[in-house]
Amino acid sequence: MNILNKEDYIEQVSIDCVILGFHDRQLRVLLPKIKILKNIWTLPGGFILQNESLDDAALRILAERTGIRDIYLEQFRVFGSLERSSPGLMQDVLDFHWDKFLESGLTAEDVAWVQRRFISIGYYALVDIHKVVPVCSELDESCEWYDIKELPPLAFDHAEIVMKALGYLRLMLNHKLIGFNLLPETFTMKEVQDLYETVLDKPFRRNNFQKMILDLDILERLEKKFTGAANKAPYLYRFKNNIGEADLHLE
Amino acid sequence: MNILNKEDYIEQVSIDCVILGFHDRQLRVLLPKIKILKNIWTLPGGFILQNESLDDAALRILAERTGIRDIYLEQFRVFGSLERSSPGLMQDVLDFHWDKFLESGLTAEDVAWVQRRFISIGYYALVDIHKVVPVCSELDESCEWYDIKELPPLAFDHAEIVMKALGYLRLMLNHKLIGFNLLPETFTMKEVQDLYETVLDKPFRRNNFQKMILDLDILERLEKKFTGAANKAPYLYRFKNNIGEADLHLE
DNA sequence: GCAAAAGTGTTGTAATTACACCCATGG
DNA sequence: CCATGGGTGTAATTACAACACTTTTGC
Repeated sequence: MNILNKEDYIEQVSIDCVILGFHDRQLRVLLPKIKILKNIWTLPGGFILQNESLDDAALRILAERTGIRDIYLEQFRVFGSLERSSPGLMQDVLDFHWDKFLESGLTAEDVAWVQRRFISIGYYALVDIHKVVPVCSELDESCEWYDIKELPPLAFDHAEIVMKALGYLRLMLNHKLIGFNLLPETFTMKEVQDLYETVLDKPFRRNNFQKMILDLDILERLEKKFTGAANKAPYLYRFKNNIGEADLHLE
Repeated sequence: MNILNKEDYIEQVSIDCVILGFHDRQLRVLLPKIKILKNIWTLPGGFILQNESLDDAALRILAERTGIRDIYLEQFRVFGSLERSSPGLMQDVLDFHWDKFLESGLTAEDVAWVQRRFISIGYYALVDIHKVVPVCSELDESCEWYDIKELPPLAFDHAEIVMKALGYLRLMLNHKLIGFNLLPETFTMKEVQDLYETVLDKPFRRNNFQKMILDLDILERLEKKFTGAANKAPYLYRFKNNIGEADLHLE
């Protein structure tokens, strides 16, 4: 448990990741429940190594919890108010793991730095929820997906961070075509529409939506998908991978 | 010169401000030239006090250089790559001010922390350029406005930060009505159009632009402005101050 | 009265919305 | 052959872009 060696990290700065997936017309957030006596969940987070860029740190933190490395992620805001830290909660966490610190020869002073005021860089990640196998870290009791509309009790200002991430996703959905990162390799038009309706929280007309998306010229139509349902089989689509960034408004 | 007391600040984190003004169909950036032997300009920046929120820190830094406190400002991105720091340049700055450190009883070790890797939070501020009287700090040789299209040589990654700020302003101009922060209390429709054309770098038709802006229902028309020119006097407008945030898309 | 710049109205075109119909599929 | 959901075409509406004309101002 030498992961808490103060000198390795940039002090008083953390990264918190809002990992978003989509399933069953729900936007879901991957949230570990930390091992303390209270029922408290947190955003997957971590610190920045001295010889590591911000994006690399975020990627490392994400890979730890999701097992995948090719992830779409982006910083969206820094959280740095004075009220956001909660030394009491951090003390509870330290208390819970105290025996491990003793084993590693760490003293209370060695780990006290985690109780200081922290500035947190918010990253959001969009993943194919089916590709992810949530992984518990040593500090986690569980690590599961939660509907963004029914979040469990979150520590610090993490509920606010989730909501800001959602706001950012909403804002960007029509600028960059980031939404497709939430879908699997192949998908039906209905899945795309469900995604857009869920994120933007407004309905679209089926035919108009299809025209809108297809006119972007970013999807290629594949074979039909026979689900066994008693209705016409929908086409499958795949995101074109040979599209220039200009077309995608990826700045 | 005890402004460099390491314990007062969050280490390895800085704030850099892109202060934007508008005049004469030019977007201008307020840039201090630092007192070293080379001709190098920087963004107005500073550190975050332990008992100060990010926004408060940015406001303090801005007030120091502009003399005004009611400023529109917002963080837009964090810059944290490994290559962005430049210990050599920081050493030049320290060398130039060495006598002051000696006077204050500071040693080389006391101030060495400014040469470490820094993460910088980018803020951009939109100001009425006529209200601002640029102020030199103790470290500045000069502090003036520069056309964003003809920037002087900037230190570190500050040129990139300016360009990212411009990109953010472009993106947001149609979402939030932030552009009016760049205009004086009262203004003509032509000034608004000049601003939009300069920022977005594309022309608008006079009548269509006027309709677009007035349809937003955010401006109130005042008396005419007689400039002495041999043409019809344009109306002056003022930004309505009783508008709900929802109307302004201010989230 | 004239040039310059501002105000306003009116048309044409493109984009969006709304409605309608037909087709495939499995029971 | 029927219910269900998917594909597609077309009309109605609205928004936007383009053009034209009128008004005010100082010389």
